[in-house]
Amino acid sequence: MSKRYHHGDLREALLDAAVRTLDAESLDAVTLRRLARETGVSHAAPYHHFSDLDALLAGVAARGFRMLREEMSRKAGPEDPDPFVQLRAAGTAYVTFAVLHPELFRLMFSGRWPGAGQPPELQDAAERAFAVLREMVRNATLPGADQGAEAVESGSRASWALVHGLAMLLVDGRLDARPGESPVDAAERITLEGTGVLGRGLRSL
Amino acid sequence: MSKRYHHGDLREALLDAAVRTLDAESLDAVTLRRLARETGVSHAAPYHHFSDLDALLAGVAARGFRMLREEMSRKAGPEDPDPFVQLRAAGTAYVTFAVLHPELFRLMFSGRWPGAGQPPELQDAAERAFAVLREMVRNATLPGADQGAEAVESGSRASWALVHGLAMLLVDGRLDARPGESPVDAAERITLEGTGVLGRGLRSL
DNA sequence: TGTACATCAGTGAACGCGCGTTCACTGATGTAC
DNA sequence: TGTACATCAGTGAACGCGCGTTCACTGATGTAC
Repeated sequence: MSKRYHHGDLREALLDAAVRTLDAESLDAVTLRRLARETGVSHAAPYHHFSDLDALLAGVAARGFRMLREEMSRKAGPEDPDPFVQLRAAGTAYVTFAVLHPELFRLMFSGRWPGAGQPPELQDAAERAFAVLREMVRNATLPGADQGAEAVESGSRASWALVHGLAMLLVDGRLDARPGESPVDAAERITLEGTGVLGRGLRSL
Repeated sequence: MSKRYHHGDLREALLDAAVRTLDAESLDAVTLRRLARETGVSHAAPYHHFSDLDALLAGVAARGFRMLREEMSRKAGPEDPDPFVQLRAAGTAYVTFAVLHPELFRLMFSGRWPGAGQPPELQDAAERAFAVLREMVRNATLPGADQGAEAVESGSRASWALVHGLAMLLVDGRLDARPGESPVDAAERITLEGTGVLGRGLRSL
């Protein structure tokens, strides 16, 4: 933090600043010049670490997926032997993450990097996050699965879509918290209710 | 379309141009100056119809919700007596709409107008769209409902979240079409699969 | 251990850009009488 | 039916803005010998 000429780890510092800015404001507020300013560096310095703004945003999104994956793994720890309970815990972690970092969450799913154009780091981080969820769906459904991988795959996608939809609608303010209820509490309650109702379909796969 | 001084219906023409631009490009491409240009009018003219860019975007989003509502009502027409089949048809319409108008769909759920700050026209259009879905969920679940309005409300939210999540993930390119499958076909198939698996939970409400 | 030198990671000035928005204006329209 | 006039919906010039990006540069670092 002294006034050395070389920053030390500007790349990570820029990503930090970007996440901070997203949490405090919005995606529009994330500009290379501003991040440079906040990192105490000239506005041209970031170009030594990111080829352009888009590359930096991809790095931010990748970090977001890593955070999301970690949260899901952590909250759906192996304490509980019921894989269905674990799955719901992971879902809750997913939705809670979105509510805590709405702008970051939006960036991650902004469609800014369509399919093939996705940088490998981002692709990889996203894939690893989804894998957590998919694995848990597999565990939760496999025991009773008569209908093979195809049905399990559908169930997996549907589960993901359910929590993703809940997350998005919450972030959009389309689902209301109860009076006096904190956003995180609302996220947890709504996720448990939603997965409770529709989850029955999964069990009987 | 002649070179009259007064346009006639500039307001609607601007909204048309905005939707066209969203479908062809992206939200970033929607600027007041550009819409004016494409409507053949000076760049200051739009200010006689919209107080600023944000007001115009709200108008576009409202129109989007009206389109969405219409599609759902149309595709889930009353031919089929099974309310559950109707509900799935509405869900398919929802997801298909998103796939056909990804950028418009994103704008509608961009979180740009948080709760209270939502212009009345937009608020109303959105509410009317959701009402279609909610009504169908009510029809599909009420017959067997032992648990009262509370459970129905949860089911309603969860159903909405499911199709919303499917739509968002498809729009983001996170769910792949099969080789040779058109985006719309993929949307329909994935929606039917997803609502098929999780819908069982609704039936047994 | 010192020195030469390549490489790396910063600086700061400069550029062009299209945008949103404001302003004084003018031409067209509609209405009261 | 004509006329006066208020109102409405355009025009076009102008402004300031912060941005992304480029460039020649300089200071710091690391490595070969």
